[in-house]
Amino acid sequence: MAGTWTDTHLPIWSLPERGERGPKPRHSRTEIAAAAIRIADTEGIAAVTMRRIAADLGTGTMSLYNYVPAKEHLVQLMADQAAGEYDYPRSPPQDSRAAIADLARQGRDIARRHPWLPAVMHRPPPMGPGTVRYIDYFLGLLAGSGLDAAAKMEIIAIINGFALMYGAMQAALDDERARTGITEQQQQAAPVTALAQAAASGNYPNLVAIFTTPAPRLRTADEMFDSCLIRLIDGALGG
Amino acid sequence: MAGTWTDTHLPIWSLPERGERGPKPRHSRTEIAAAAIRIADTEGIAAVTMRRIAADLGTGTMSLYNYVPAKEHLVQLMADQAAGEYDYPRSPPQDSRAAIADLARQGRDIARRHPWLPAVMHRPPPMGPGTVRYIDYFLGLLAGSGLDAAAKMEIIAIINGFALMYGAMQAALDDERARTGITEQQQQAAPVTALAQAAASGNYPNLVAIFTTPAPRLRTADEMFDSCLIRLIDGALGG
DNA sequence: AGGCACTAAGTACGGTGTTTACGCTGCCAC
DNA sequence: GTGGCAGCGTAAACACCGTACTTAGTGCCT
Repeated sequence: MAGTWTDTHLPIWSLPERGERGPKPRHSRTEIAAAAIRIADTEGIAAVTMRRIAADLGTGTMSLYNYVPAKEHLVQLMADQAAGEYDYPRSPPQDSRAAIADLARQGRDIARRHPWLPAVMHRPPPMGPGTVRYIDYFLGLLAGSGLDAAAKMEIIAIINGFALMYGAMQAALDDERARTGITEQQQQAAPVTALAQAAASGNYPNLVAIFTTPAPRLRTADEMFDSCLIRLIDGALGG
Repeated sequence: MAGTWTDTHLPIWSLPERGERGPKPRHSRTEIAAAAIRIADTEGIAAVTMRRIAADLGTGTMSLYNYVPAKEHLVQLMADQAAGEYDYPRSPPQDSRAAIADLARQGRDIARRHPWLPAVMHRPPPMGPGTVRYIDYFLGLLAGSGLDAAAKMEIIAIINGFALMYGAMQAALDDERARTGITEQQQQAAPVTALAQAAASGNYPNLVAIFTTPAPRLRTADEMFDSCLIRLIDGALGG
C-alpha cells in the first residue's frame, strides 16, 4: 500500500529499513543522510536535491526512493543524525545545571556546524533514535527538579531551541566573515551603522542616542550565550 | 543593469519602489506582500508561489517581477510587514523591563498568527522599516542599561528569537489541535507516550522514571513563557 | 529450479522560480 | 501638441525540482 509508505506524517523510523528478500542494497539510510548532510554543510540546504545526493553516491536518482519514501523523511534523518552528535558523559554528572549548560553549548556548536538545522526544524519533527537519546539524558538531568513531565519537555524544547538558534546565528556570522573578510568588530558594528542611515532621518531618536553613548565593556558572543543560558536554566529550575 | 536588480544580498528597500515615467502601477509592494501573508497564514508558507499570489491579485504572474526582483525579496517584505504589527505605547514607559516583556509577548502572538515567520528567518534578514522601528523602540528601553551597542543588539536578537520560536511552537500545537480535535492535556502527554515505546526497550532508564514520578503542578504555556522571559531579561540586564 | 520480493535505473509529468521577448501606457522634453 | 521612451503587463519558454511509473536484473525462499 503506497499510501502509508508515502505518508509524511508518520516518522520514517516506523518504516522498515529494508526487506529480507531480494538483492542486498548498495547503500543505507545513514549513508544517504550522511551524504545529504555533507552537501548541506558545504553548499547550503538549498543544494540538497535528490539528484545531487544520488550523484554524490554514484547511483541513480530514483534509487534513493528505495530507502526513503519522500525527501521530507530524508530531512528527518538528517536532523536526527545531527542530534546524534551529542557527547554524553559516561557516568551521571553530580551538577545537573552544569551538565545542562554543557549540553546547550554542544547544541550551539552542532548548530554552528550544521546551519541548516534550525531552518529544517520549523515544526517539531518526529523523534528518531538520536533525539530520543538526547531527551532521555536531558530528562535524567531534570529528575530531581520536581517538575511534571510536560514542564520538563517544554524546558528541553526551550533550551534546545535557544542553543540551536544561537548557533545558527553564529554560523551565519561566521559565513559572512569568511565571505567578506571583515573582522568581528566590524561585523558587530555593521547593523549599528546600517541603522545610522535611519537615524539620520530624525524619526528614530533612540537610534541617535545609541551612537552618543560610550561602550563600557565588550561582551563576546560566548559570554553572552552563557549569561542568557544560565538565567534560562535558573528560570526553569527555579533559582 | 539586471545584475544589481537580481542580487538577493542587498535589501529590497534600497531599490526604488517605482520610477516616475510610464503608466501607474496597478499594485504595490505592500499590497503584494499582504496577499502573500494572507496565503501563508491560511494555507501555509508552501502555498505561497508567484503564480498563486498573482492569481489572488488578479494579475499575470510575471507582473510581480515589476515590483520585486525575486521571491526572496518578497519574503523579506512579508517578514518586515509582520514586524510592523507591533503596537508601541504613545509615551515612553517608566518600567523598562515590563515594557520589554510586553514586547516579547506581542512577538509571541505575532509568530502565533504567522507561523511561517520563524521558518523564514533562518538567517538574519536585512532590516526594513518595520524592523527598524522595532529596534529603535527596543533600544530606547535599553537606554539606561549601560550596555554597549553590540550587547544591546544581541539582547534584542535573543529575546526576539525566543518569543518568535515560542509563538511558532504554540502555533504548531494550535494547528495540530484544530486538525485532530484532541485536548491540550492529551497533547502535552503525546510526546511522553511516544517516548514510552522507547522506554519499553529498556535502554532509556530516565524515560521510565518520568512515568513513575507524579505530576506536582501543571504550568500553562503562558506561565512557562513568562517565567523564562523574565529570567532572560534579568539575565541580560543583570539582576 | 522456479517464483517472487526486492533493488536499480530510465523516462516522463506536473510544478516551481525565473529569463526573454514583445505590446501597451502615459509622462517629459521638445 | 506630439514624438520618444521609461516603465508596466503579459505570454511563451527554460532550467530545475520532487516523484509516479515502467522495465530490467538480482538473489532468497519454497
